[in-house]
Amino acid sequence: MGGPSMLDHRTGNRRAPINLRTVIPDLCAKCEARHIGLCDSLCDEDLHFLANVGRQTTIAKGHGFVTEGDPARHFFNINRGTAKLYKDLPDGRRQITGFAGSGDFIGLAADTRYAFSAEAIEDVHLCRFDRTDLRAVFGRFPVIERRLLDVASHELIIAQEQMLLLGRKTAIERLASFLEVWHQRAAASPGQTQRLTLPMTRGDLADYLGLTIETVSRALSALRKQGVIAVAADHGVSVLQPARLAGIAQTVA
Amino acid sequence: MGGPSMLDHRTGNRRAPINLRTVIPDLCAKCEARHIGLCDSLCDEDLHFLANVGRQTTIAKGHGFVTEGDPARHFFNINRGTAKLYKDLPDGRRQITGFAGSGDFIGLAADTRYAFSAEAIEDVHLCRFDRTDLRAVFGRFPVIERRLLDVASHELIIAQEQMLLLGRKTAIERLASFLEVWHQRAAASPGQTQRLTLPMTRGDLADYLGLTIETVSRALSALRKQGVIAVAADHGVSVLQPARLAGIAQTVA
DNA sequence: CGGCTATTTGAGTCTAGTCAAAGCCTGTGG
DNA sequence: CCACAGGCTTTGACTAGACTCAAATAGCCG
Repeated sequence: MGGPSMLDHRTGNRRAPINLRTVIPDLCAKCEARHIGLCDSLCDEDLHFLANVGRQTTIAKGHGFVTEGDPARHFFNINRGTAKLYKDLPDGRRQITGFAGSGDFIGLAADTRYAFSAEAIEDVHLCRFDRTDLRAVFGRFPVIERRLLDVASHELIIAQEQMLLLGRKTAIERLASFLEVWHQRAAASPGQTQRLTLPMTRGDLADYLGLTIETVSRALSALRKQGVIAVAADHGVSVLQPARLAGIAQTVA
Repeated sequence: MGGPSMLDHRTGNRRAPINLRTVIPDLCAKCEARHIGLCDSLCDEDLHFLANVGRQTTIAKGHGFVTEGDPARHFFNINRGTAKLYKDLPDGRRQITGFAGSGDFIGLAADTRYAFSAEAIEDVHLCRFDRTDLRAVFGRFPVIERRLLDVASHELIIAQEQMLLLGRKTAIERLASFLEVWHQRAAASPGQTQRLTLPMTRGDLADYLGLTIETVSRALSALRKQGVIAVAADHGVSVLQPARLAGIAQTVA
């Protein structure tokens, strides 16, 4: 409280230019998500401008930060932690449309209002961007718009794969498909070889796969009894037979 | 046949510059899709350049024009007719991810290879664009890229709505949801008030809604017996009670 | 009219859902 | 350190909604 103030003494403006060029870019340069997701497509110079319109925030586990139907004012870029994106029916049925983790961009599925809700399932660190501001940045940095189009295209591919899963796969095929994707994602990142940490509950998994908690549990047990996976006490899952998992998942490509 | 030739007499080249500026823009200007979809975002001047990279084609009913897994070389813009977009499992199960009609843009759900297949369910007139060429156009006409991002965003919203349908709705809710969307789309376009023409078969409908042909037929009969819709001999469907249809569909917004 | 396909309807089966209970893990407080 | 409360997960028994198999019906095109 007694330390150096970030307020500009002359104007009293918390967002004076001097801060933009020194403090904020440094925040971005040292950000844990500097080289993943949206920011990876920018050079350090361009990052200044993105920082200008973004603001780092933390969302505690269990707290929502987007509500379906609300005016869509922001985009979000996750730096750390995991969030679930979902849609609800009036009677309480829920469909989780995706899980967003480090580097993922959130908010494209919106017109004037959000088409989905979002809630942190772990503590989440994210950057919040004003939609209007970000659109204004497009003109100056078309690379960002290009990147968003790529992100949207990729999300469309994922969404169509999920439609195939929800419309045509059996319970065990759905779970195997999910584990395979999660397994590949983990394999891409450095660290442990094949032990997966699933941050979501069985209930989240059920809402994602279009099943009930009980069916998810039974499918997990079935895969375990077949020796395809091992389930630890802390919910960690190890893939013992990736090839068989892929076979059960009915993966095409 | 005896009229003025489109060939340039001096060069014999069918694609001489003189033709680009006169004949092709005329094709576009008179196109049935001039004021819908992608082309609506362009002024007549800009249309010249789009025409330069596009090529009109006709796909006969029942013929495929995109195959999942093939190298993604083109985008498509439908001028007339309807196509189904789908993904298949090795054992023949199929999920239709969407129906594309006049003005709809196809091809965003692709990285280096198409993530879906497409087949005409009516005779389809479309414009085919080379992906590389179109990307080159972005630099010159950012409005096109902006438009594509909007299209992608809208498709994401639709896709998430479809996930909710496939994962959490009952058979009759799925059919009612489909009819409601189709009804609203028809209401937006001029012409008959509430009589819907469904160009797809019951099989296509089943593959779109994640059901079987029999279940789709039974759900239609149920809605008919409740007096919500009327089904004509030629597959035409009239919505008699839109409010009840929406209620059954569990529409949120 | 006759063959073909698409659709509707019926009867029985099965996968996943519902309801219920037991087990397990975590965190808290004595 | 242990007991207990609470939530999450697993497992079991039964039900229900959608699927499968089968047959009848209705359009459609030559």
